[in-house]
Amino acid sequence: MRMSELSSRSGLAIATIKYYLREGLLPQGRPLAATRADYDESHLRRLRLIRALLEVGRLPIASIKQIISAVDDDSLPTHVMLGVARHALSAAVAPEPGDDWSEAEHDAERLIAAQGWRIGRRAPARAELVQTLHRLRQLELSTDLGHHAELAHRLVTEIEIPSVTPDGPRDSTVESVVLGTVLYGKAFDALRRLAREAAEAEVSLSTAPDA
Amino acid sequence: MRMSELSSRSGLAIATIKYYLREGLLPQGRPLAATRADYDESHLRRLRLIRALLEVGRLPIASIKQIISAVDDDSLPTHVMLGVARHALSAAVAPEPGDDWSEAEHDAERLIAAQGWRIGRRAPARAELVQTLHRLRQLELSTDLGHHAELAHRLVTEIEIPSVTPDGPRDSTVESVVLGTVLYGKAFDALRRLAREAAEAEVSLSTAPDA
DNA sequence: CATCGGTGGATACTAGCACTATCCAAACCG
DNA sequence: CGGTTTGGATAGTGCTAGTATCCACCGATG
Repeated sequence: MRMSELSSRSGLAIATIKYYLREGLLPQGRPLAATRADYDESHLRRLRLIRALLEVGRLPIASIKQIISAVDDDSLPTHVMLGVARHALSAAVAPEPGDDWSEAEHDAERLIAAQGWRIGRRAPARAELVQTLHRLRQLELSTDLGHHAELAHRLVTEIEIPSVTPDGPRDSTVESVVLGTVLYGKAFDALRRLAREAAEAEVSLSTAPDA
Repeated sequence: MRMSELSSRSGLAIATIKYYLREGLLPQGRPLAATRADYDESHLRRLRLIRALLEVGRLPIASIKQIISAVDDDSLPTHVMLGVARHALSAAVAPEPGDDWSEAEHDAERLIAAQGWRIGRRAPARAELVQTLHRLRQLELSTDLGHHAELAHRLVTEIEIPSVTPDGPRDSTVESVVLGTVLYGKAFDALRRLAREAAEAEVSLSTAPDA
C-alpha cells in the first residue's frame, strides 16, 4: 500500500508517519522508485503498537524506540531484549536521599521478600515502588501494601501469565509482554477506579440520609 | 516560616514555589509586610501533595489545579468536589469512531454490569477502559477482563475502602481519595510489574535448559 | 506527450508544558 | 548602614511530539 493508504487506515497524518520513519520507529517501506515505496500490514500493525504504547501507556517516543530497536535487533538474546523492554516501560526515578527514602527501601524489600519474588537489584519497577512508598510516608498514609502485593501476585500468576503464549516469533513474544504490561495495566487501573467510584457512591448513599 | 525554609524543607527551588503561588496551587502565606510572608506546615503539606500528584501520578499542573481549586472552594458540596477530583485524575480520551470502538463500548458495559457497579454515564474511567479495550481489539489481544474486574472489585472493597476514614475535614477527605487513587494505583502497578518479572524469570528458568 | 497530484527526503517551524532566570524595590538582620 | 532575602512581575529555557514547507521526481490520465 502507499503512504496515503497507510495514513487513512491508521488514522495518522502523513507528516506523523514520516516522523516515525525518521525516528526509526517504523521500518522503511519496500522502495519501488525514488519517490515511491510499498507498505504492508506489518507497517500498519507497527503503527498500532506505537500508538497503543504512546496513548494508553503514555510512554515517550524515546522509550518506544528503545523497545522497537531491541525487538528489531536479532543479535540480542530474548531475555536481554525483555530486560531492555522492561527498563523502557518505567519512568526514571531519582532517589531523594533521606531517612524516609531508606525506610521506603526497606519497606519495598520486605514486600518483595514476603512474596518470594526474585527481582534484579536495579529493576526499575522496584525504584518506582520505593518512590511511591516514600511519598506515602511523607504524607503519613499507610505503607502496608501486603494485601496489594498478594493480589498483584495472584493476578499475574493465575490470570495474566497463563494467557501468554511464549512460543512463536520473537517479536510477538516481546510484543505480548510489553503490550500485556501496558494495556492490561491500564485496564486494571481503569477498573480499579470504577470500583472505587461505585464503592464511594455506596458509602455516601448509606451515610448521607438524604440531600 | 520563610520562603527559604519552605524551599529547603520541601526540596523545591524558590522559583518553583513562586511558580506554584502564581498558578494558585499553593495559597499565599500570611503577609507580614510588603516583602515578607509567613508559611506554615499546611503549605509544606500542600507542596508534598502537589509533588506526589505530579511525580507519582504524572498529572499535569492544570489538573492538579482543578483538584486544589475544588478543595479550596467551600461552596461545593463534597460529592461534587469528588466528581471534579475524579475527572481531573483521568486523561481526556478522544473516541475513535468505528466498529472496534462500539464493540469496546459494549465490552465495557458488560464488565461494569457484571460487577454490579453503578457508574455515572460520563465517568472518565469508563472512557479510559473503552479506549484500552479498543486497542486490545485492534491488536487482537484478549478483551476478556472479567477476572481483572473481579480482582479490582475485591481490592477496592476489601482492602482500600475499609482503610479510608471518611470523617474529618473536607480537604482531608478529598486528599485521601485522590492520594489513595493515585498512590495506591501506582503502588499496585509497580507490584504487578514486579510480579510479572518474577513470574517470567520462573518460566524462562524452567523452559530454557541452560545458556 | 504534457501535466498534475501523490511521494520520499530534508529542513525548519510550532505549541504546550514545567519550570528558571532576571530584575526591582522594599525590608529585615546584624 | 550595608548586605541579603523577599514578594511580585516579566521574560526566557529545554524538551517533546509533532507540523509545515519545499523540492525534485515519478507514474497514471487524458
